[in-house]
Amino acid sequence: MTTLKERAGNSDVKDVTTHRILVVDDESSISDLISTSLRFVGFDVRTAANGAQALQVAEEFQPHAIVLDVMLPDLNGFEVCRQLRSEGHSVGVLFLTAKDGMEDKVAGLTIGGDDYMTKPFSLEELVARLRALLRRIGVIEADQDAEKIRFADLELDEATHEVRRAGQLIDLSPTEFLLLRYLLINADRVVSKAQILDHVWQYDFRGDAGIVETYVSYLRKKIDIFEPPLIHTVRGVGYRLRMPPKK
Amino acid sequence: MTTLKERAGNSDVKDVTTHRILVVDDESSISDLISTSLRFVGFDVRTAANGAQALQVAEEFQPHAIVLDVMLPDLNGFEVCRQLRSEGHSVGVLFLTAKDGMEDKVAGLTIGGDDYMTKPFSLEELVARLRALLRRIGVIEADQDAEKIRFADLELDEATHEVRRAGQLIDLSPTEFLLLRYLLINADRVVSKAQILDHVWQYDFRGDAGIVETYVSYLRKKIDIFEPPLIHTVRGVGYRLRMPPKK
DNA sequence: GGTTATTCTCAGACAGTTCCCAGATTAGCA
DNA sequence: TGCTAATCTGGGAACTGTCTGAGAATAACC
Repeated sequence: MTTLKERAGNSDVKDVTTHRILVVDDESSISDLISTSLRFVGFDVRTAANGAQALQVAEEFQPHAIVLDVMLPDLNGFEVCRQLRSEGHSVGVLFLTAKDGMEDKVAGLTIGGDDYMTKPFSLEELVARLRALLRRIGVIEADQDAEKIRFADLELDEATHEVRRAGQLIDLSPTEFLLLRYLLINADRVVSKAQILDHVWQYDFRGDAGIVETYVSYLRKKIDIFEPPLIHTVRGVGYRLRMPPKK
Repeated sequence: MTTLKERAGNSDVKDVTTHRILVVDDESSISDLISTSLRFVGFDVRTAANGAQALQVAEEFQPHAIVLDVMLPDLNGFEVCRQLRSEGHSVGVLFLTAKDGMEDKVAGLTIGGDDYMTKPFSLEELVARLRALLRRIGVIEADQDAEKIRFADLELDEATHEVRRAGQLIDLSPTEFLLLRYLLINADRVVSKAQILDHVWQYDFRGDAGIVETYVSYLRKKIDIFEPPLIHTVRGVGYRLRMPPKK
């Protein structure tokens, strides 16, 4: 993946406290990918490669939340979660599950504030879900407005999945929603097509960057039919969300 | 314990005092499940794995209510209850019983403000019954309106199990009722099929998430034959109860 | 014990979505 | 002004998620 130089984003300016996240996955490529991403957005991250290690690290690291693969070499993820809970840790868990039939064994995964995602996922989605989780379990203060990202007269609501421009509701497909969120989080900065591909698309996507152009086009047709246009092309570099400069 | 503010609750805004609940069950998977759920909705929870321990913890924890398995390795649940009462604790008890024919006996023994449920149960149901119990024994203020959940012209009454839309009584099956309550409690937020499954269905349900679609369909045919439709699908994410946006 | 309500699975229909392609358009530059 | 490379966008095929009806299995009720 490309080098990510991403700041946490305008929505989390007051996010002074660093939150501790434990990432548990036996494939190091996956846990590296995840932990790199989470560190970039400002979390304090530790990793573990199996269940036993996870319990041990959790004990001394006292994470606020755990990103936990259900398929581990020793214990399975549920067992890890259960043991943590019975020791009284009130930690939020974001389960990762392979998309191989195990996904319908999803029942029992989301008690409390927990959540789950199927692999492969998009990194942007992971970060968003993790933040939502921290909010649900009360680690991040959850006022209505914290779940909204705004830029100019554009507004994206994480909780309701609503997007509005100039107050008007706009219907977006899931990928369009992710793309717009990524642009919003990086408002005013140029993001390359490669970056977009790495964050918005599933990490195993092996297609062409041309898909990004297609989706930017879709997005413009939905949100830039309004004036002024906000999505700008920076030729040879990427895209940028910005207000047109006053002359 | 961490302070978990209840996310859902238009119905429980004034729930400032944290209520103490003791959960007694010898299967740790069950007591973990229950205590996680109860903590999440804002209760202060302790657990015990047998009768003796229950009495001991009750002594110092002074719970407002006890979720008590009748089948314990040492004393049975009723004995525990009797001893507590004879020591002057005015605690409410929600008995849990396996579905083995003994249920009628339990029903007969359940007196006063107490209640009982058969395993396996739905977590949503457990929380609702526990709240009702606390209300009956006077721990939660019990005014009529507190037991009603409203959204738009929809009204669900916890006490009578009645559901009305535009004043008109609607007949729902038990599962439909639970589903609608869950949607109402989370009004305006998107809830995923996995979340619904975990909260509305019995905790041992191992079926496919498709069942949720079926029940949403049933529910729509009963409450969304009225205008405007309130149950909305958020493709790829879940469902959401909301007023249609005015254009 | 038989009837009725309810739960749950399954599969076909449908619509929304993803992705790729290719031709049109545009910006930058000689 | 004309050339080239980058970008835009319409078309379309394959795929995915959701809805719904039908029916079998199960539970509740009289």
